[in-house]
Amino acid sequence: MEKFVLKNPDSFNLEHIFECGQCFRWNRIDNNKYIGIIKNAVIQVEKNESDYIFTGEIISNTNSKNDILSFDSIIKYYFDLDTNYSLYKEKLSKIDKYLEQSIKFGEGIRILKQDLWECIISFIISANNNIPRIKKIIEKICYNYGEKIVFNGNDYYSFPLPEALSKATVDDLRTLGLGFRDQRVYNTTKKILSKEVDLCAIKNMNSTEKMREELLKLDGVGPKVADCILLFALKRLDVFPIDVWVRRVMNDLYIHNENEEKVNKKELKELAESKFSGLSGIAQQYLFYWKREEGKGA
DNA sequence: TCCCAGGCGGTAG
DNA sequence: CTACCGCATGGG
Repeated sequence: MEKFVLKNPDSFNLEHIFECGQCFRWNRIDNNKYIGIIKNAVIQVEKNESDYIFTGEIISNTNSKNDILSFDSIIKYYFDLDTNYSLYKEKLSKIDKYLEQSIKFGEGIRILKQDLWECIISFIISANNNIPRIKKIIEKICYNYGEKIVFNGNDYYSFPLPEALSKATVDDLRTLGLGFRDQRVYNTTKKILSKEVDLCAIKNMNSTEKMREELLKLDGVGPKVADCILLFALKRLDVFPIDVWVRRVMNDLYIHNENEEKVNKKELKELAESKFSGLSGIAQQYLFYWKREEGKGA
């Protein structure tokens, strides 16, 4: 059993991080406890006073030789613990009262640095789908093609590497309930495995545009999915993925078009860029979480 | 029963 | 270039 303690962190709230719509593999156990899978590690996080206790298990993955990261370094990287959010928050809060309020509401949000490959497949599955079903499909993929990890007597499954997922035929994927996304996942897996699209190369690019261009070559990756991947796996904080919630909150706050659906993407992107400058991606997460949670309650 | 869900790819104008 | 439409599936 691995263990790591994070003492009194700034800008760190489990519910804000895991429920703000960026990830699919974390499950709430109770108010102060979540369990999730990062690469080939099962991780449990529990809040205790102002500290966070991480426990878990790592399995050595026979297929990849480069996953020799320690428990601590997996967590530090994934939660991006070296980044100081107070600077972002300070900058964004000054923009207007909406940002100020949304940041107060979701003060503990952090943008995770998720695995690129997993993020690509997950967001291809997200197309024209709902979050509970997206999570179910991903769990099935992991159960069938991932590796088993035992933690506290329970079985968990890692997200399969491209080699493992390439064993699935289109029909196999259809059986898992992917629907019309089966062919897209199949084709994308092949393209990545053959390095027709080279994920390592993408990680090393320094231009967001170049990265996006590469991602768009993948079947099932369009503008929205590409932006989610850029933000949630490659930490491009300047991108602005537009979904129905973001469109809604931006229209409500800034545009006031009677017909929300008429607000076009280009207009939204330009507005976001001019308002939030290089921090559109983070601003979007605060606004998204604020508006969505507000809608759930009263 | 119908409608929708964190779009995309294809086709037509 | 923009505008639409079909797409599998499960839940409300």
